[in-house]
Amino acid sequence: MNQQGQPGSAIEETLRVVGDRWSILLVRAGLRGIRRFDDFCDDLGIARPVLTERLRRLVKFGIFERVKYQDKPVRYEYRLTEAGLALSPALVALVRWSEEYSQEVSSETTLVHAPCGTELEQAFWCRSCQTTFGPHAVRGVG
Amino acid sequence: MNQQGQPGSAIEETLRVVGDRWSILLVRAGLRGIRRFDDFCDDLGIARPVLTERLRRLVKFGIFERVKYQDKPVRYEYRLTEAGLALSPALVALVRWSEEYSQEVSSETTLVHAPCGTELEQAFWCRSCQTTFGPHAVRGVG
DNA sequence: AGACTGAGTTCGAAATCCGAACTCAGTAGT
DNA sequence: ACTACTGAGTTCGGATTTCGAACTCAGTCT
Repeated sequence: MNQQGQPGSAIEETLRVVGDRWSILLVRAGLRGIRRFDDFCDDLGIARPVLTERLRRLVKFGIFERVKYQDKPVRYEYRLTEAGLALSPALVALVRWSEEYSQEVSSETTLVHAPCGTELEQAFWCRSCQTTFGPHAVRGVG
Repeated sequence: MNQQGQPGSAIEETLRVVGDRWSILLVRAGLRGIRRFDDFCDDLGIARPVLTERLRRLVKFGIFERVKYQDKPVRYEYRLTEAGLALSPALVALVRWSEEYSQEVSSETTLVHAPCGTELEQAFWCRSCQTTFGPHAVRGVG
C-alpha cells in the first residue's frame, strides 16, 4: 500500500538467500532427513557444481551447517540449523497452496500434526488476543 | 526436480510456477496495488523482456489475470486472482523468517494483527487437539 | 592391485538474464 | 501537420547462470 523505496525489504532480503530455483528444495530435502552431497544430488537432480555453490551459500547464511561426520577419509554432511528449520512455515504454505490451487496433480493431503495424525492448518497467532486468524487480518504484507 | 513431466511433489509443483527470482516479488507488488507493466518494471527493476515472459506465465497458471482497462489505445493491466492472493501466507512466512533470522538489515516488525496491532506469530494449528504447535511436530513436509 | 566411495572440480555447450534501443497505436500541445 | 509523449510490449547482442559428463583425490574394501 505504500511505495517507500527502501533498500531491501524483508522479502527481498529473504529471497536473496533462498529465492532461486533450488534452495527451497534443498531445505525440504533437509527436512526429509537428507544430509549428504550425493543424496541431495540424486534426490533433486541438481547439477553438482550448482549444488556445491548453493550449499556454500546456504551455510554462509546460516541455514545449513557443514558438519564433519567421519575422520578417516574426511567427510562432511549438511544439516539444517534452527534458522533452516524455521523456514518450514514457508514450505508448508507453498505445499498448501499447491494442494488448493494447482491445476495439475492430484494432491492428497500430506501434512499432518505428528502426535495425532490430523491434517494441519496454518494460522497466525496473536499473543495478546489469544486467537488464531487468517491472512485477511494481517496488516503490512511486504 | 525430477526429469521430464514426472508428477513431482506439491512443493515442486508450486516452485515450478513461482520458484524463480521474480515471481514472488511480482505477487508482492500485486499485493501492494501495482498493476501496470511499467510500474512493475520500475518497482522491481526487472528487465522488460523477463517481465513479459514472467507475467505471461503467471497468467497461464492463474495467479494474475490480464485485464483490459482502456479501449482507445488498448491497454492491459495485471491483477492478482484469488489464487494469487492465496500465496500471501507464504509471503508472510518469508517476511517473518527474515525478521527473525536474517543477519543483515535492521528488521523492524512490519507484520501485525490488524485489529489490535500486536506483532503476529505464525503457527500450525491442529483442529482435533485444539493446539498450536511448531515445525518440529509437523510430519510429511514435501 | 583394482574397484569402490563420497565430496567435491573442471569443462564446453545451452539456457537465461541483462540494459538499451526500438515498435506501435493513440493522445495532447503548438 | 508536426512533434512529443504514453504504455505495453519486442528485438538485439553481450554477460551471467545452468547444465551434464567426466575427472580428482583420499581412503577403504576384497
